[in-house]
Amino acid sequence: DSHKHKDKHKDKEHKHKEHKKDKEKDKSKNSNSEYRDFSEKKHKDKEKDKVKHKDSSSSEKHKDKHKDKEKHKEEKSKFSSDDFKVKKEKENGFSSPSCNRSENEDDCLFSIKEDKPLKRHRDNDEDIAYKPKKIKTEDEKREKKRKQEVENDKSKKKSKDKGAMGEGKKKKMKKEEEEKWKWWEEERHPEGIKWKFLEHKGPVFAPAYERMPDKVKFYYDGKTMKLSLGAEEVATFFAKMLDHEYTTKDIFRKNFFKDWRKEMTSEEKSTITSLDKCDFGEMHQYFKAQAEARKQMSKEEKQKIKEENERLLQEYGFCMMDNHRERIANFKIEPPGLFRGRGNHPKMGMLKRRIMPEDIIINCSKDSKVPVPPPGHKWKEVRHDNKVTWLVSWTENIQGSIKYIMLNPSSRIKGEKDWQKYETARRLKKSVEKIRSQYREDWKSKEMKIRQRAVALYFIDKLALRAGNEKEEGETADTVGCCSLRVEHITLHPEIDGQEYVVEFDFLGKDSIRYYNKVPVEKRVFKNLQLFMENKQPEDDLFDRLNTSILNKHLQDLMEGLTAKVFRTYNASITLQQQLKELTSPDDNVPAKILSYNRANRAVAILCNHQRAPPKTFEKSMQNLQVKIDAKKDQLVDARRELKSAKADAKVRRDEKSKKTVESKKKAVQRLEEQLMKLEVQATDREENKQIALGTSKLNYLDPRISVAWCKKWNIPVEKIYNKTQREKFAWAIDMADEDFEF
DNA sequence: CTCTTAACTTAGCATTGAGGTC
DNA sequence: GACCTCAATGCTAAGTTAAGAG
Repeated sequence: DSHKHKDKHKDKEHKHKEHKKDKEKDKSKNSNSEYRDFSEKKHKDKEKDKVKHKDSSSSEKHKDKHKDKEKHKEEKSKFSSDDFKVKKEKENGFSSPSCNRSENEDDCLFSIKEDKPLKRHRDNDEDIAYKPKKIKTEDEKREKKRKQEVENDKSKKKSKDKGAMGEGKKKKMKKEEEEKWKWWEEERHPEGIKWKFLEHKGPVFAPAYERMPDKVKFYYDGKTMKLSLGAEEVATFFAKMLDHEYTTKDIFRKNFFKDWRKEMTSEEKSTITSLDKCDFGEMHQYFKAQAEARKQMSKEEKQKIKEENERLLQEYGFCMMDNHRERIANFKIEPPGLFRGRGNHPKMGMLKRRIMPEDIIINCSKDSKVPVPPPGHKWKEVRHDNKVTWLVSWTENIQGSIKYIMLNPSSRIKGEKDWQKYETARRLKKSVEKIRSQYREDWKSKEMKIRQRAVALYFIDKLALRAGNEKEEGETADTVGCCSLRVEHITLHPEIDGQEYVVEFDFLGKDSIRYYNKVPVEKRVFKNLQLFMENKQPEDDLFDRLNTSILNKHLQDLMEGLTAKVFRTYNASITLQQQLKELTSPDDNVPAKILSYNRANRAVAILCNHQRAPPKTFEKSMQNLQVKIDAKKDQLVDARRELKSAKADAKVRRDEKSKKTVESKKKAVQRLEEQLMKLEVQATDREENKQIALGTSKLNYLDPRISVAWCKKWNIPVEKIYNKTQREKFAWAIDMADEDFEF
């Protein structure tokens, strides 16, 4: 019975894909419905449920499905929890405005043409002062801002920096200054110029392939076979991955085998014709043993390796940019291996080839010491382009895209950009209301294009969706963002669960992470969506007259520097600020306040759909924590009892010593209570965080000055919020934000 | 306008190693 | 001192955006 279901399931899916194919370039896609673990499961369950409804049966499998379904529901509600939405809507100013304009307006016919470019006035008086060139104005604005801030700071700085500094001291100061250079207090480069001087040592290449010992055999069709150097290297890539599920996937195996054969000698090629007959078992074991041996290394050996790494870092991990030694982010070239795309990627398993000096383009100053290629090699090119920030680039062979070596987030060049990003988001804050009322107006436009644009923008604003560029079919996993949503990704519910006009989203977004959400929308949006979906197939674009380019051009007209992603930054940051205000209780102790911070952070992560697979050891670590809590509770009970008896004792004895005992017992109880509290808070935090990743929003979406201000206001050490790396990245914010900072 | 490409940001997972526990 | 755990870090894929060619 269950077998039949599976078949049906497959069949259905197959059809679904087939259908798609008609429209798109014929691509022989496998009906294998493997999304990555986390998203995949739920997705599958949904499909299963559908099947289940069709013909019910009581097999064991079905019971499981049922369970899964319940779980699924739970998860759903977690991500679209009313609690959260209410809050979010408040802070975003989405207090569901009444839309009682005549309904009929909506349904009027559209003129198919007449591109009347909706002229928008620059509403921001500050903006008027901007020059037309967008980047420039952005820079100027910041320039202005910085100068102002420097001005404000001057008195403070003067005495430190310049004021009482004798010639003798200068050298010492310079060195110290070097350690923590405050680039944010300095003049910026003119527009478009990224640096004036750049010198570095070039990349570190992946170590050359080392042959396996002869005793480690590879077998083909049961017979041992000595592979040639090239073929062996590629074989080891596969052998190392044998534990991974994806080495069982058809696409992966097919791609790998195809690329592997390219590396074989003609002899090998004629012998090895089927991957299924390959036995990498011994190789696999060998690498496992190697890994184990590495773990078992003595302290000295480990120390040696560490020192070697440090040497490498010191030599290649830094560059000189404009008189400052700056950390490079990724100075090591990606080693060869098998490509593993995320989600159901058509290219998984392909060989990522080794990058050679001849592939490398070096970028540095003309007047710098140009890095020297490894002996016997030369660079592909050396250029001197100070309009870009990268030091090294090469073209990767899977997608043919360019990869770069750039600077660490703590560098001036990255920091300035980051700061600028938040300043743009803050400018959006000033004009967001106007923009919102504009797109609400546009819902009624007689032009389809404008309506689509307005609805899409509403989603981007309200749900923090990504822009959604179109992607080349068959080159990447099938994922979408706002503009590339297809009809099959949303379901309209005129009424559901007591709510009207609900849109149910279900699609795979960036990194094939599933986005699932049920959102009540305004009636006008709902009606528009119905209209957009009319006469369309599930695999058709929802916004067929829109793409990211059109959308971003429009946004550019609304505000200098405005693009789709600014909404994500803005909504994330404003949500954090708002939630922090709401959740922080002045009387709480430090751990409780940090829990509040994490909850605010969490609200943002939910908004931005930053998920993670629950850690493999989650259940266990949760249990461990519970054990600790229970133990602490027992201790507390004991301590209280002891305190009580000590008190009784003191009452009788009335001497100093017993009084002291009471005091110390009291202290012990207090300490235990505090410890217990801390543990419980930790447990709550961890539980709530099971499948939510806070890091991404913290690092990329939340204006660090909000967090810094919060820390200062409540006297929380920033170290509790930002670890060392994060503090380096956000040094500018930690230095400049005071407790009154308002995003 | 469409298509392509370069440059840069954002993303989650795997590995590592510091610091705690046994 | 061995072992364990989880946060930090490393890695690199997958997005966004602007610009330029056709």
